[in-house]
Amino acid sequence: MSAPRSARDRVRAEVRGEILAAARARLAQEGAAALSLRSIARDLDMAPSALYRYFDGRDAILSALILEAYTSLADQAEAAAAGAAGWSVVPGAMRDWALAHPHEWGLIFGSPVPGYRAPEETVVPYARVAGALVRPIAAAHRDGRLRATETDTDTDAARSPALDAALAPVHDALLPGVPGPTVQRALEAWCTLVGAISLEVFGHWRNTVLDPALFFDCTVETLGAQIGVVA
Amino acid sequence: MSAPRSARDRVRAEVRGEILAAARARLAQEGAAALSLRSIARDLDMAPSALYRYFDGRDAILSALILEAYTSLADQAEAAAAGAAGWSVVPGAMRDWALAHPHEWGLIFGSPVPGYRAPEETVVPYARVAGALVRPIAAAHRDGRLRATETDTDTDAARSPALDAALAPVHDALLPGVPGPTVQRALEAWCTLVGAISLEVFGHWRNTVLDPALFFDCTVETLGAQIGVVA
DNA sequence: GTCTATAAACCGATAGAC
DNA sequence: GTCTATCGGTTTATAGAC
Repeated sequence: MSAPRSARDRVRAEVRGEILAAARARLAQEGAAALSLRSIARDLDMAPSALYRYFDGRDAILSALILEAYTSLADQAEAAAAGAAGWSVVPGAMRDWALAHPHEWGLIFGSPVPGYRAPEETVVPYARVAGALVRPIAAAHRDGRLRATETDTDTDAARSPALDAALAPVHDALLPGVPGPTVQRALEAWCTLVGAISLEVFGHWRNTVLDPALFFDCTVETLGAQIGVVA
Repeated sequence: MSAPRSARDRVRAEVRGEILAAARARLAQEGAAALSLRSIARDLDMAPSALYRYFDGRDAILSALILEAYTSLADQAEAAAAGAAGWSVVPGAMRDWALAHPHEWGLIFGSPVPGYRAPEETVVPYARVAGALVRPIAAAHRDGRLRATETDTDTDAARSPALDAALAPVHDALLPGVPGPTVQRALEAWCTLVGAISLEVFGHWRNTVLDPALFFDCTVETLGAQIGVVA
C-alpha cells in the first residue's frame, strides 16, 4: 500500500519478499504442513533466528503466504474481468491460476491446516474474486439481458423465504437487486467451479475425465446457460 | 475379506483395529499432518516400536486410514441408496458423512499430502460412491422417467464428439446407454456436490451462507431438476 | 510380541555477542 | 540485523534383551 520511504525500509521489504519467495518454493515442494522456518533459512543461507526480524515466527510466514495466495488469485480474477467481457472469463482465469499454483489453491480451498486460523484479511480478496465472477451477471441484469431459465421457474414455486434469508449476505453484498433464484444459481455455480477445479488440481480426474480443459469449458458454458447470462 | 483362522490371527486383527481406532481419533483432533506413530502408541499405552509388528511405519498407518475413509464413505453412500429411493438420498448421505468426519473428508477431497501417493485400492470405493450417486439416474433412464431439460437441448447443438470421448470412461462405467448430456450433467453435479460439501466442511461459508443445510438441500434439488431425474 | 534404549534427525524459539 | 549457541521439545526407525 504505502511506498517504502527510507532506503532501509526498501531493503527490508526486499528481504521480506525473498523470504516469502523461498517459503513459496518450499510450499510447492513439501506442502504447507512441512513448511518450516529452518528450511526457509537454509534455502536463503541465513540463520533461522535472523528471520525473526522480519516475521514473528513460522505461523506469521504461513499467514503471509496464505494472504498472498488470496491476493494473487484475486488479482488474476480481476485482471481477467477487466480485460474481457463474458461469463466464462473469470472461471477460466481461476482455473489457470489454480493449475499454475496448485499448492496455493490448496492453501485456499484445501483442507485447513489444523490448529491454525487463517488471517482475517483474506475476507477482502476472497470477496474480490467473487465480485469479479458475478460482474457479468450483474451487468446482464442491469442491461435486461438476464434470461429466466427453466430451472428458475421450476424451483421458484418451492422457494422458501428461509432460503432467501440464508443467502441474504451474498444477495446484498454481491448481487443486489438481482432475483433470488439467480443468486442461488450463482452460488451453486461457485460450488461447481471450486469443485471442478479442486477435483482436477488434486488429481481426481485420473482415468475419469480425459480432457479436463474441455470438460471445464463445457461446464462453465452450462453454468452460464443455467444462470441465464448469455455468452 | 478372508476370515481370520487361528486365534493368533484373530487377536492380531483386533490389535490392528485398535491401532487404527486410535489413529482415527488422533486424526480427528490434530489432522493428518500431525498424526505420528508415537502419539498413537502413547494413546494405546504401547511402546512405539511395538507398532512396527502391525504396520510398516507411519505412512502405512496413514494409508490404511485413507483407505478406511474411502470405504466408510462408500458404505454410507451405498447404505443410503439401498435404504431409500430418490436422487437426493446419496448427496445427503455424503454431506452427513463429511460433517461427521471432516478430517476424513479432507483426506479424500482435500489437498493431497505431498510426497505421498494414495493407495491404489481407493479406486474401488471411489467408484462405489459414484455408483450409488448415479443409481437413481440410471433407474430413471431405464424406466423412461428421465426428462430432457432445457439445458440439455441448449447445449446439445454445441456438443462436440471430443467431449463425448473425454467423458467416455464415466459414460461406459457408470451410465451406459444414457444420453451424453445427462452424463455431463451428472459429472457437473459431482463437482457441485464435492464443491458445496468441501466449502462447508472447510469453513468457507462463514458469514456467507447462513443455513448450509438448507442451501445444500436446495442445491441438490436444483441438480436433480437439471439432470432431469424426478424427485 | 513387547519392551528399553538409542541413534540421528528435525523443529520453534530465545539469549547474547558482535 | 545477523550471527552462534543452546534449550527443550518433537519425530521415525532400529537394535537387542526378555
